[in-house]
Amino acid sequence: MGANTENKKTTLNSSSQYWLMKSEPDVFSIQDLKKNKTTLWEGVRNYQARNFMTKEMQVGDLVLFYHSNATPPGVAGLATVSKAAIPDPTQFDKKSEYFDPKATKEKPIWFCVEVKFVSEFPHFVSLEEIRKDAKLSEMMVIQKGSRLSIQPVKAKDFQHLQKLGQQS
DNA sequence: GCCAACGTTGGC
DNA sequence: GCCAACGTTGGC
Repeated sequence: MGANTENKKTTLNSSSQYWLMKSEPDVFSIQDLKKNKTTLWEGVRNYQARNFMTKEMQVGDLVLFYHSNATPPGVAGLATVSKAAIPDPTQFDKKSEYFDPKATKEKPIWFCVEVKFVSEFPHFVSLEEIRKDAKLSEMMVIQKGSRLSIQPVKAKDFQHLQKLGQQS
């Protein structure tokens, strides 16, 4: 046998990934995204979520748009990552609730991707429905105490959930 | 409105 | 570096 030079990281980096992103519909809903076409995903102030945006998200990745703090909570539609991470402008804005006095333009702390509307599900997939579906039992969003606002989603889970959402 | 789970802060 | 106190998230 010749040299074994296979590097699994390379394949991982080049393949597109799937995400779940939470938004409170009272603040910004899938209908708002539909109207605006795109939005900067501002206000993420959690390092793990930030690192997903800066290190792993790629333009073209598909996103489950999740309504949190809603009645009921659940996945309302699909979006896609349309621009790679840039410094989150709200960290520099003293009037913003997301202002961070430790951040400077030279050394920004927080980043945001741009997200583009893809579709609103004809069938809203509620958290309860996700919980009851054995096929989706590994999804992070139903794990106890999982509060992360940006979560990776497995391809098989994404595809199954998309199928549920597209039923009319 | 309650509260469990989690993340961050800051004293030591 | 530990960990108690505090703040936030988000389902219910």
